[in-house]
This record gives sequence, structure tokens and C-alpha cells, in this order.
Amino acid sequence: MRKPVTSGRTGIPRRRGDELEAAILDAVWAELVEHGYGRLTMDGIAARARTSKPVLYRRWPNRVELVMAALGRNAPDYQDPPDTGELRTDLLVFLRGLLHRFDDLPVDAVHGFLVDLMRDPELRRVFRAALTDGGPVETLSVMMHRAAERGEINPARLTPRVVALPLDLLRDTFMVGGEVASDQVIAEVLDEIVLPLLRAPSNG
Amino acid sequence: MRKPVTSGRTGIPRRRGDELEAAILDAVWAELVEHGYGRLTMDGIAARARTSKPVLYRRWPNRVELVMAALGRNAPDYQDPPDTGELRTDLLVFLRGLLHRFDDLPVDAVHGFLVDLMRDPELRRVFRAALTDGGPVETLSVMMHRAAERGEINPARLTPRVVALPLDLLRDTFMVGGEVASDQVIAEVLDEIVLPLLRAPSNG
DNA sequence: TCTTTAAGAAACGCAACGTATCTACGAGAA
DNA sequence: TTCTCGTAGATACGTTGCGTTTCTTAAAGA
Repeated sequence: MRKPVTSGRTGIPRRRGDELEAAILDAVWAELVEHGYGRLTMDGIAARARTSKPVLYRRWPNRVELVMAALGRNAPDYQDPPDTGELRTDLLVFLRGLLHRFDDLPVDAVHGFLVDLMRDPELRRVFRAALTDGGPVETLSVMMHRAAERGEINPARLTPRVVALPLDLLRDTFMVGGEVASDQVIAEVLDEIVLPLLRAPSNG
Repeated sequence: MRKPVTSGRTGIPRRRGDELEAAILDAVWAELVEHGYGRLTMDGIAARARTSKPVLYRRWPNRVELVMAALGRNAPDYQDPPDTGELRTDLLVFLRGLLHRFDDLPVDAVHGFLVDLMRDPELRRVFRAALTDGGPVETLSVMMHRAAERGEINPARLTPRVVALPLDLLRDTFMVGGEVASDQVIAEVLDEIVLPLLRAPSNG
């Protein structure tokens, strides 16, 4: 037996499809802003979106994937690769922009999410793919190859591992440090590591 | 009111102090081997150690710290810095040894633990400190400075960030990849990144 | 022997996940 | 306009696992 329900009197008319989905993803974002990732709960999201948990689980299999969708939706697209004519500036500008994509959220929100991503093999795979296929690593590659054509760096250095290097290092800094790298840290990574390496002659 | 207890008839006499602690840490290790980190539970540990949860919590504030203690206890100390006369070999040997310290455990156990470590700011701090103060980064530094004295590499390159570079990269590989870097990956990191950078002349 | 410390057992409270069940709304078909 | 079907929405549940509380009692030490 079940007590008759007053029916969805949340005040707003019943939403569906894209409208509902948008409301949910916005709610995720808002909850992230307010509570960070550690205190993000499915109940909280459902409540904030004025819907219910089953609605969430009909669309996303779990919390991480829901947050992934929310981040993907609300994050600003990162810019086209800068082309200032000097690799150092290109990298600095691009990496800075990349690291500050989620500045609207508390650090913990992004950090916690990233850490959580790493727990699932499949999500790690997705993450790695997102970096390369049309992702920031590709952008880095473009910038570096342009610099190589300009003669700024040694083209022989441009292996996949090296191209991804700045990103890998800054991500590690973020993971272990818990804070977004400052402009100075970015500059140090470039000036102490990435650029000297790229400029190093073969058989140096 | 409480039903009178048959008293700790687990068969073994009541243990205390170091003996008990050792049994607990061994139990953690065994549970890690059997279930990995994802399915490691405090109840499971207590049961396996033939003790009870309060005993665990009297000693360690939470799961991560307990596991930390278990890893610290059971892991073999890593060797003295190798000194083969050639930096590449030194690094290769040392890093390989470092990465295989926990080969008795399933990969997931170490990976899951590391990921979990990153979730707590205080534990991140502890982790960073463990790397430098008497940790592997210090060993790297020793090996690199010896190489610099031999004239193998450019001493001006030896900033803290560069010294830690191989470790940072391989850790990132582990975190994002979920697998311990193979010997080949270690070699690639050294041959494509670390060594060319260390050898690069200043103002190259 | 007496005292004190801590082991050990059991159960609890809590948070959060993910699911099951049911009602009822509303868009599109008939 | 009416019917119907998909799904929104509400609620409650089962589960897991953490960390705690409470109590009894073994055993170390004075």
C-alpha cells in the first residue's frame, strides 16, 4: 500500500529531454561550485535540479560520468592554438588557458574529479583518448611542429612522449600538489625542462 | 542488557602491542594481495587479523593510513643508489627497482592506494615529503650530481624540478595508465627526455 | 592479589550509492 | 478529442562500508 501522492507539485511543469538534461547538468555544476567534489551527492544533485535520482541514473551510469558530462557541457572550449611566432609564448598562453578552464569551480572540485577518474580503467582510457584525439596534446603538437619549421627547435625531438610532456608534468603537479600550477610554475616547467629539451641538438 | 560473551575464543590467546600490530599489518597485506585496494575493507582486515575494528582505529585514524603503515612495513627497502659509472644505467636500475617495489601486490592495490592518497591534502603533503626527505628524489640527486662531476651531464641543469623529473613522469604514467611502466617505457623516458635534457648545454 | 590497560565482540548510526516500485503527466498517434 | 505509451517524479528500500559506542574480560604490571 502506498500513500497517494500529491503528484509532482514542485511548482514547475514537468520537463523532459534536453531541457531536463540541461537542468540536471546545471545542477551538477552548481553543486560542484557550492560543495566541491567531495561533498557532491546524487541526492543533492537531484534535489537541486528539482528532479529525482532515477532520472539521473536513466541517463548516466554513475556519479563520475554525470560530472564528466557536466564539465564537458559547461566548460568553455579552449582557444585555438595561439600563434605568436615564438614557441615559448605559444605554450605559455595555451597552457595557462588550459589550466584555468575550470576556474569557476573550486579547486577541490576539479582535483577530486580527476582523481576519481583515475580509479576506473575505462575512464582512464577515455581520459587518455580525450587528450590526444582532437585534444590539447594535438594542439601542443601543432604548436611544436610550427616551431620546428621555424627552426626554433630540433624536429628530431618531437616524439609523442615529448609533445605530451608539458601537459603530463603539469597534470602531475596538479594531482600531487592539489593546486593549479601558477604562471611561474608553468614558466619554470617550460624554461627548465620543455624548451631546453626541445632545443637540444641530436647527439648533443 | 547484553548477552554474555563466550569471551574471545578465536582460539589464539589475546595479543597486544607489537605482536598484534604486526598481525594487523600482515592482514592488510594479505587482504591487499587477495582483494586489491578497491575491495579492501576494515571489516575484512579485522576479521583476517582475528581482531576487531576498534583495535584498528585505536592505532590508525583511517583506512589510508593503515594501508600506508602496511606498505611501509612490508615493502623491501630500496637499494643504495647504484653507481655503475654511467648515469643512464644508474637511473635505469634505480627506477626499475623503485617501480617494482610492490610487485608482490596486484597493480590495482598500489594504484588504488596512490590515487586514494591524493584525495587528502595532508596525505599529499606527507607523500611529497617522503619523496624528498631521504626518499628517491634524494637518490636521484646523488646519482645525477655524480654524473655531473664525471662531466656526463650539464651541472647547470640540475634544478629540483629536473632532478625529480623522471620520478614525476613515471608516476604520472602509472596514475593515468594504471600500469607500472615497463622497462622499455622507462628507457624511453630516459632516452627521449631525461638524458637529452641533462646533457643539453646551457644556452643551447 | 589488586589495579589498570587494552583486546575483543557485537551492534549501531550514518552517509551515500544505486535500485525498485509506483503514480501521473503530457506528447503524439488514432 | 481521446487514448496510449514513454518517462518524469516521488518515495522508499537494500546494500555497503566507514567509523563509533558499549561492554566484557584477558592479561600485564604493581
